Amino acid sequence: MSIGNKIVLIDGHSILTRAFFGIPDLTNSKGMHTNAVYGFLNIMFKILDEEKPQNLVVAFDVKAPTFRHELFKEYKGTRKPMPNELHEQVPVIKEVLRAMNIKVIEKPGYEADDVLGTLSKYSKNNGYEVVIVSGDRDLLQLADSNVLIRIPKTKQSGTEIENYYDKDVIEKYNVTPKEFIDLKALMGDTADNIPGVKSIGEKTASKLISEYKTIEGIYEKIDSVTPERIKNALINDEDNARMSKVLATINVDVPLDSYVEDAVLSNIYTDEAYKHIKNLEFKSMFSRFNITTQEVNDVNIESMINELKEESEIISLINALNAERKSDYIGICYNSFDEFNIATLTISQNERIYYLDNTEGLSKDRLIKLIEELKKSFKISILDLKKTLKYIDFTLKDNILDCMIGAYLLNPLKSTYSYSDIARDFLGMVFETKEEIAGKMSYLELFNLDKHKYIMLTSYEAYSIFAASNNIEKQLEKMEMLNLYNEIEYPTIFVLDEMERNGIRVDGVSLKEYGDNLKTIISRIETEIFEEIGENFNLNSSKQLGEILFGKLGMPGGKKTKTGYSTSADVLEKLAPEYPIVNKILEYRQLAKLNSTYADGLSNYIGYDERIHGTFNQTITATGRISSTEPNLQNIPIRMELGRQIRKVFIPKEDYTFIDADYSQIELRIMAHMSNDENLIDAYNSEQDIHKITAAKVFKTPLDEVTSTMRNNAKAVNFGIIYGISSFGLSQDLSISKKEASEYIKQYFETYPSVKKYLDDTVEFAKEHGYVKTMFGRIRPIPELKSSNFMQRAFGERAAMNSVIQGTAADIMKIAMINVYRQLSEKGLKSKLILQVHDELIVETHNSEVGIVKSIIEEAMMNAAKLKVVLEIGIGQGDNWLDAH
DNA sequence: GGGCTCACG
DNA sequence: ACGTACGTGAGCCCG
Repeated sequence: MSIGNKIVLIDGHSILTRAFFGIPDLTNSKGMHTNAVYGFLNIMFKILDEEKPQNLVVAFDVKAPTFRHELFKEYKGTRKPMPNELHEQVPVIKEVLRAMNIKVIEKPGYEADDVLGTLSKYSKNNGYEVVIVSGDRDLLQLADSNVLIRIPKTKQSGTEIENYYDKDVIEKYNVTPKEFIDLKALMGDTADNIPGVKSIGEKTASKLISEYKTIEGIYEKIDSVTPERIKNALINDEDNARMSKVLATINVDVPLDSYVEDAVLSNIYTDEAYKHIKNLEFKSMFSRFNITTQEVNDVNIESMINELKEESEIISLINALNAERKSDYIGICYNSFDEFNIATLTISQNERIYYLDNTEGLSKDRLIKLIEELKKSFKISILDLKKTLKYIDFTLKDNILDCMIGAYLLNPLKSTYSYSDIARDFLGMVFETKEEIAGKMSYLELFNLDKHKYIMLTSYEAYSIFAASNNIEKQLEKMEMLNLYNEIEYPTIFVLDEMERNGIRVDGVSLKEYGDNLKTIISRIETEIFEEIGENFNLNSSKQLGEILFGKLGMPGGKKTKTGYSTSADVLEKLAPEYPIVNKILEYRQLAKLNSTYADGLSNYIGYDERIHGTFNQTITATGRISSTEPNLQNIPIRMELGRQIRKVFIPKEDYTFIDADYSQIELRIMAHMSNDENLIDAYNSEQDIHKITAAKVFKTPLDEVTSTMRNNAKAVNFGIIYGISSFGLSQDLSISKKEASEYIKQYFETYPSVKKYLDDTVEFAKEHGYVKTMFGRIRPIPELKSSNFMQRAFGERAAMNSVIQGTAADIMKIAMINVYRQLSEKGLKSKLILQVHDELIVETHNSEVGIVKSIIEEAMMNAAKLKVVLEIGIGQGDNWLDAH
């Protein structure tokens, strides 16, 4: 290869650091932080694409004293300590660069700047065009007509690069690149530990340099400097100014072992580099390596697909599957588009994929019958069983592996569990995602528009779950979660499916009346507010409201959020005594919320059967709780009187009634059990009112002398303990000082010493293992505990304490639900579970079954777990949700 | 689409 | 010194 005439010089640490802070945290499936490496490579690729250089060097700083330390004892160096998440990425990028055969230079005794400066000078003198890439403006002193300085700015929207030849430096800073050194030396730079001259900023420095050109020039004519103040500042700090100039000057005469001739760029897209990129999971970079999906994965999905169209082919299919079987599992992807009566079935087993649909002679029934037959010989693996249950009646006995749920149990922190996630995390394979194949199209739209792509899509899914099943099962076993899967999560799928099918009846007429009433009051309050303020604005805009309250009306309460003033309820409540108008605003807020989210919001979901069929999600929360969407039926108002009236529109169908049961303080009881704290256990076994008895013990007061304030404080501490106690949090909640809050906590722990030990042990376990575990073996990883950021770590500790308790409560509720569901169906009752709200269950109960259903619920909930304290429940009956609760 | 606010356990 | 209670979802505003 002939040596060309352009060299790119990259400031390694500077670009890596820029990338790290510019890109949100990113980890691959092995938990490696990868954002800095990702950003670095993206910037490098972009520069290489644009510049097409023949030579490339990346220079890194070395962790050793430099000549600057030798010159000045007080010099501390320029490198700030790195966060761990960044530090661990430094060797990774170096390894990737090595694999790309890119020249990396680290010169002890010098900073990367000096290496770049030296190479720049050498290359320029030998007729090369030079491009320097850095996040650091110090490098601008190297700019020249043949030396371009490029400063990338990493933003979420993409990378923008500022470009500077010498003329651009002059244009922007009014100084030449050489003078830029003197400018900086005068201004100083705390980040680089360059002292500069006190009380001289950018403006003054710039003026001085344009007049005197250099620092030496200034001191030669120091008597002519005006005003007096600046002159004195310069005289006072002369030593600092001169030292700063030396420190700020990049050394362009570093003795190097290799120069531009050793930095010739060959093919950087090597096999070895590709392995790193694959391991780092930088999918968007794969195409640079000219690698197709099948080469990535060593499997060719397309060649594995067989399309079957005839009944006779199905019979030989079953024989073939049985003859060829290698795994107990068979992966199934079934889709149905009811309104068009289309059904498709994709099966994967033993590196083969079979696609069938009902457009050419095979009926829908035939496809389902085929699945029935497969069930006899194989363990079925499905991605999202609850979705499939809408079309196929699998039962609890079928013992299906739902890969989505399995993957969730193994890491509940992921946001999605699609086939491409499963393939990546359990097979190390990278498949195109559904979004990449279909964009925003639905399955049906893709089926109609591009059937080949549709078949590929379902094939990826069927293959991924088939191939991953053994690994998922193995990992569940290793983490001791097979039992959790089989006894809790798998049955829960069926319970949630049934709750979704059942839905809950809503009185649409009453809901509309409720909403109309709200709208009348809302517009009245709105008018009153505008009249009082004397101006119309959008009350729903917190920005506009903040400007009115804190700007126009001059209320105290400075900036609190990133975007401006905080106008949240707790801020407004503090202003209410002095400014009555905020009470109206608070009332407006409350009513507007009720109207938009509940009155209008819910009515959009009422179906032709007068019922709302929401979705219950099993793979969303970090702790194992269920979540509820479209609509969220788990946050229907109850705390405020007006809001709770909404519950009256949730009604049972004809001849039915609601039975509603909820656990009493289940989380605190779980903590009593798990901590094995004698005092707390005794408290629960001897006294109904746990907050009162806690108050008596904590405040050392006889039980009958406990005031309501004392009880409230004790209650807040009890809650705080569950949330992972912190004195700040408690002080906020109770509006007391942090010191007082600490005192309460101290007293609490003296009262219940084993609770303290238990919480400490939980955090210790979490730090050691990286996760916490519930009573039933559910895990929650807590990566924040390893963070270099104090806040993050503190959060991790609170999350550790809370997750065990919240997660165990979730486990117990799931067990109770499963038992209620089983009993109702085994006894052939008409009554059905329709709702779960974390510690509350609602059964729409036939009027003839009230007695039996009550006893089923009580039995199931109270005996869901055997604890050292009683699992108490409250149970009610009524003809709407409000009355039943 | 992110930020703010607020509804629930 | 850092700047918070734990876990969720939805509607609205604004760039």
